[in-house]
Amino acid sequence: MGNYNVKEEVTDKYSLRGRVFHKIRENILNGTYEEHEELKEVTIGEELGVSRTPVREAFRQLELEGLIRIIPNKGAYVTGITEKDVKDIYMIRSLLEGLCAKWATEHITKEQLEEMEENVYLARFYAEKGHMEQLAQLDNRFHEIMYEACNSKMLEHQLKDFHEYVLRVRKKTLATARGNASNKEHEQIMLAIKAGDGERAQELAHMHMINAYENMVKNGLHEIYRKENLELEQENLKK
Amino acid sequence: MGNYNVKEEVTDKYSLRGRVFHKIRENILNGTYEEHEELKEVTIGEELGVSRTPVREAFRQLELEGLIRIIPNKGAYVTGITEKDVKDIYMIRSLLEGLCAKWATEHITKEQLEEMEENVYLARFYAEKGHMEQLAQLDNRFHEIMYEACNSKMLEHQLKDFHEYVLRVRKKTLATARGNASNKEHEQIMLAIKAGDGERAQELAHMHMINAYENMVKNGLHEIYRKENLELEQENLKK
DNA sequence: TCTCGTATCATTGTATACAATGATACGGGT
DNA sequence: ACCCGTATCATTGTATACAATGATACGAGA
Repeated sequence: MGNYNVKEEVTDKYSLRGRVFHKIRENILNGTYEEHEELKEVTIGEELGVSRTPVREAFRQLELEGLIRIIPNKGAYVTGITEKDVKDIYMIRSLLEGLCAKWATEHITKEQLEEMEENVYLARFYAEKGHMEQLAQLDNRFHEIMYEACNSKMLEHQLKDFHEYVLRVRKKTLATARGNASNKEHEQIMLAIKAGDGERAQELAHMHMINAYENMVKNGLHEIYRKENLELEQENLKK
Repeated sequence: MGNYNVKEEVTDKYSLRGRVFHKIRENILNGTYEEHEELKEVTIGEELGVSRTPVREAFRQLELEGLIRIIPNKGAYVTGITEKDVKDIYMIRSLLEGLCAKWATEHITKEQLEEMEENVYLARFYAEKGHMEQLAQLDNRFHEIMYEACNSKMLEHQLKDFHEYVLRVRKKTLATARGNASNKEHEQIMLAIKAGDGERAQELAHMHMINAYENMVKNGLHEIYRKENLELEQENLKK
């Protein structure tokens, strides 16, 4: 049975610095800290029970990851992802996930392939039951397996970044649940990898991303952003 | 839509934190700090005339960029780029530069196109004269123009990172000077963009990267790494 | 001589003190 | 009332002090 809660880099997790960084990061990704919110060093430090120093170091990293924006001498703000960012990321990802699938075909281990198969079948089960939360988690894990299987630290790192980055946006539209369709595409990709057909895996993974994006658009990506922009404008007007 | 602040790079460069970060980064990229060298916070701080705090913050960022590796409670080490990393980066870049060229075709401004044309013609001049240093600089600039022209902060950021990252390796093989051939490919890309043929620009930019990589291989990439590995082994034996 | 435990030291990790900066509120001049 | 300079405060930027950690050297015991 695959353990889907496996976390990366254990050593880092247990150092204080790592803990602070990951905690803030998590809070941004899961929406605890909202977009455009100002993050204050002391406040965050108190929340996590540390001084400003580790918080500042975490901020610097988060800035580089694009999760916050630091304006010198002023403050740190959770970045918003614009509608265009979302589109760009999906277009970039569509290419890289394709490449990743191709490389994974060449390098995947027996264990990884098994986890992939298991993932697909479990996901089908959850889809039937309508357990969307688990389904979403399996969806994420499927991609991670592929990232790990591609045998390229460089590509893996890039894709993990992008993946986590868009999780924030996906949350907004998740309710619309393309879960089942998505899983069927996963299955096709898995089968192509299993059959050793790299070209096909590449094409399928590519289209998987395109479809995911189109689905987001169809399910009101524009509207979500239009609403947000309105709220933002009103906030700015108040000032 | 575009809520990007143009100033960010500049202000960052002139703040102390930014200065420290960029200086260390530069020293890694230009080889002042060699691969696998241990960087000590106090030493670097003294070199730059600052305390450990800004240096540490810079270290955290550099780690995320993949330029150094930090082992907790132990030290920071300049990362080596393996032969495989080089290959992976070029494969990834070949896709993204293609995408970039396509987008640039759609969004390039008159000024940017003019600079591109100028770049190509100047490069031809320098190539004839054999001024390799200027030629290399123009080469870099050509790509930067394209990154800026693609109208995607996301893609621009990714490509600039990769580009700088491989500069370190390119230095090692630069003497072999593919300068002229490279410039001819630039010209073709520029013409495709000018003609508004995005598909062709994409394909040309894609091949441009593949060719650049193949050229590196042909000109002894393997040998360079074999030599380095030998040196490294000897060093390890001494310990 | 060799091994192993301990003392010592260099270095990183964290907290805090102080300086610089930017935002805000207040008050005098018009 | 309005403008504008200044005082004040909150917050970030930097330096330093102290704690924790890991590497090294040394010496006692076998």
